[in-house]
Amino acid sequence: MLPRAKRILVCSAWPYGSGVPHLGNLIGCLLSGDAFTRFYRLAGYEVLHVSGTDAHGTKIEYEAHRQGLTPAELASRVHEEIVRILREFEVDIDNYTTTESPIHKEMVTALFREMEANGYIFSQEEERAYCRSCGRFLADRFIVGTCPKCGYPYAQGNQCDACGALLEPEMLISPRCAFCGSTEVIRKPTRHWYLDLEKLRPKLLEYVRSRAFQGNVKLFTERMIEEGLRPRAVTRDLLWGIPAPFHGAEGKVIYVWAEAVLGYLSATVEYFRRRGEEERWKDFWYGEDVWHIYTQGKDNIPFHTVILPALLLATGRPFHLPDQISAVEYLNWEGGEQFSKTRRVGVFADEALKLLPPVYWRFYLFYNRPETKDVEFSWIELDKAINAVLVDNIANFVHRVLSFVWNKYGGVVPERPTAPAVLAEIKAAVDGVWAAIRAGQLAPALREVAKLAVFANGFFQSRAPWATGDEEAVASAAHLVKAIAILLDPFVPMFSREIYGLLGIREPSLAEVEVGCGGTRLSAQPRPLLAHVDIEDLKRRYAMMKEEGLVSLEEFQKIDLRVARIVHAEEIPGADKLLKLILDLGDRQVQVVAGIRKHYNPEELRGRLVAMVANLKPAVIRGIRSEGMILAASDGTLALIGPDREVEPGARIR
RNA sequence: GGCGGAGUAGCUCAAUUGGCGAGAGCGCGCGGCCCAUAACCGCGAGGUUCAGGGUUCGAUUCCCUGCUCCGCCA
Repeated sequence: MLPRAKRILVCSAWPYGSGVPHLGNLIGCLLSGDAFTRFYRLAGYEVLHVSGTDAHGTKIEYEAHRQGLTPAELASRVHEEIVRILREFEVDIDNYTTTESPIHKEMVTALFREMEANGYIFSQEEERAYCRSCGRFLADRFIVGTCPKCGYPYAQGNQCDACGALLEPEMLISPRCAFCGSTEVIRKPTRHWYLDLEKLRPKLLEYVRSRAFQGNVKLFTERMIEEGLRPRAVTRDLLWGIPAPFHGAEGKVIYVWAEAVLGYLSATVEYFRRRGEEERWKDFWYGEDVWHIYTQGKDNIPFHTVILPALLLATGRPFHLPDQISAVEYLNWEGGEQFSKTRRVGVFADEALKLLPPVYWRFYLFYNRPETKDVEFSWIELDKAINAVLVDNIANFVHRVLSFVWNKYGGVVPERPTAPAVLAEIKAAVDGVWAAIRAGQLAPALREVAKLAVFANGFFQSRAPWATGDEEAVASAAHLVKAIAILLDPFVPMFSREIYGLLGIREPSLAEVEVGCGGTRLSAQPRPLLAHVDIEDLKRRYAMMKEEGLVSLEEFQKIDLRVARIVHAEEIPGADKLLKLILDLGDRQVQVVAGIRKHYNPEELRGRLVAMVANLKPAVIRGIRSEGMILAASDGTLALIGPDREVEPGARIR
C-alpha cells in the first residue's frame, strides 16, 4: 500500500456543473484531494492534482432550461463559481478544467475510436421514448408520467419520487414530455452504442484483484462485478455533450459518465500541453512509477473501480489504472437529511464562505470527514472541533510557547536539543499520520496531530518552565510547535503558513518535522493566531441567510389576491405585447395593462375569470393607467391562472 | 420485495485475525497551575457495547431472530 512510485496523481472527483457543491461534496472530493496533494508534496513526491467541472448530462440540460439559460451558459457560470470557491478554500490543484475543454473532447473522441477499433464497442437498435412535438428523445428526467407501480402521476423517467421505484422512461403510463408538456410521446427506434463490459471481465477481474480495495470500495466493486457487468450504453440521444464519434451515430453524444471519468486523463494532458511539455503526461499515466489516488463520495465508487478501468483497458493502451480509492460516506445535515439547495437544507460552499473563514471549515471538515459511515453535521461538533480542538488546544499551544519565547528569551528559542520523550512523541505522530494517509483516511491523520497538541500542552504544563527556567522544555515545546505546524499543513495550510513565518521556515517538509529549532529567532511578536467562533451567533447568521429570499406569512398576507372577471379587453395601438383589460372585482371595476397579447386574443378573454393582485401600486404603462396585475404561468407558453369552478368576481384568494 | 451496511458513555466516534478490568475527545464534578486566546494540567463519576437466543474456555467482534436507521438494486 505504501506508494513506492516517485510520482503521485491525485484525482478529485468532478463537481457536477448544475450547481454549487455543498460541504459534503467539498470534503469528499476537492478538499481531500488537496490534503493528499499537500501531504505527499511534503513527503517529497512529485504530485499532480487534477479535477474539473462535469459540464454535461441531462441534469444540466434540464436545469438550464428551467433557468432560461443554455446548458453551456449554466455550466460555465457554475464552473466560474467553483473556481472562485476553490481559490478561497486554498485548494492546491494543478489543473481544474471542465469537460467542455477542447482537449477533453479531442481525447474522448480519440479514445472511443480506439475502443471501437479494438472490438469493445458494439451497437444495437432499440425503441426509445420520443417527443414528436419537440422532436427529441426523452431520457431520464426529460419525461414524466404515471408510475406503473404506485400510480403517482408525476413520476420521472428514471425514478418515481413517490414510491422510490427506479424506472425506465418507456415504463411510464401516459408519458409526457418534460419540456413542452406534450403527450405526443411515442416509441421510436434508435441505435445505441455499448461498451462490452462482459468481454472485459477477465481483465477487470485481474485488475480488481491486484488492488486490495478495502471496506466500502471493496464491497461496491465486488457487487458491481458480480451482478452488473452487463453491456453499458455509452451513447445518448441528446444534443448537449460530446458528439459520439461512431459511424452512424451522428446527432448522439457520449453518455456523461463514460466521458467525464476520462477527464482525469485529459486534464493531465491539458496541464502539460499548456506548459509546452507535450509528452510529460505519460509519466503520470503509463507504467508503474506512478501511484493514482481518487477522492470521491461513495456513490461514485463503481464508476472509478469498474467503468473507468474498463474504458482505459478497452483502448488497449498501457494505461496505469486506479490504485487507491479514498471514498467518503455522506455528510448529512442535522437530523440525517441530505443537503438540498431547493429545500434550503445544509450549507453550500458559497454560503460557507459567507459564514466563516475557510480555515475553520477546513479543520471541521477534515476532523469529521465521514470515513466509515455517514456523519451528521452538528453545531455542537463544529463548536468542539473549532473552539476546543483547533483554537484552545492547538492555536493556544502555539501562542503560549511562542509568546513565552518572546517574553522570557528575547524571541530566541533556547539552543538545546529536544527532550527524547518529545522526539519520540513527534515520531509517533508522524507514523500515525502516515498510517492513516496510506489507508486513504484523513480524519484519523488530523486527529493524530490534535493528539500531539494534547501531549504538547501536558508536557509544557508538567515541566513548568515559567517556574523552573527549564530551557530544554522550552526548546522542546518550540519543536512541538514546528512539528504541529508542518503536520497540519495538508489540512489548514493558511494556519501553518503563519507559523512558518514566525519560525522562519522556508521549505517545510516531512523530514523537517523531526528537526528541532533551537536558536531560531522569531520574526515578529507572536499574536493569537485564531479567534474563537461564537457558535450561537453563527447559528443566527445561518438562519438569517437561509431566510433571505423567503417571504413571511405577514408579508404574503399584505398581497390582496382576488378573482376578477374580464369584462373588456382591447389591443393598445403601438404595443405589440400589451392588452388593456377592464376587470370586474364585484364591488368595483379596475383597468389593467397586461403583457399577454402574443398569447391571447381580446375576444377569447372576455367573460373569463382570472386571478389578480388587487392592491398593486398603480403604474402608468404606455400612457395607460394600470391598477393591478393578473396572474399567469409561463414556461415559454403562457397560461392565465383562474378558478377551476365558477365563483363570484371579487372572491378572495388565500 | 431482494441484497448490503450500521446500532458502543449525555454528544461525536475508537476498539488489529473473537482475548488482559470496552478506550479517546468534548461535556459534567473536584482539585491544581498562572507561561498562554476564561486558555492549560491532574483526578473522578458515567456504558446490561439496540433486544433476545446460540457457538466458544472467552463475543462489541461469529451465527440466528426481532426492532430502528441508512444505502444499493428490482
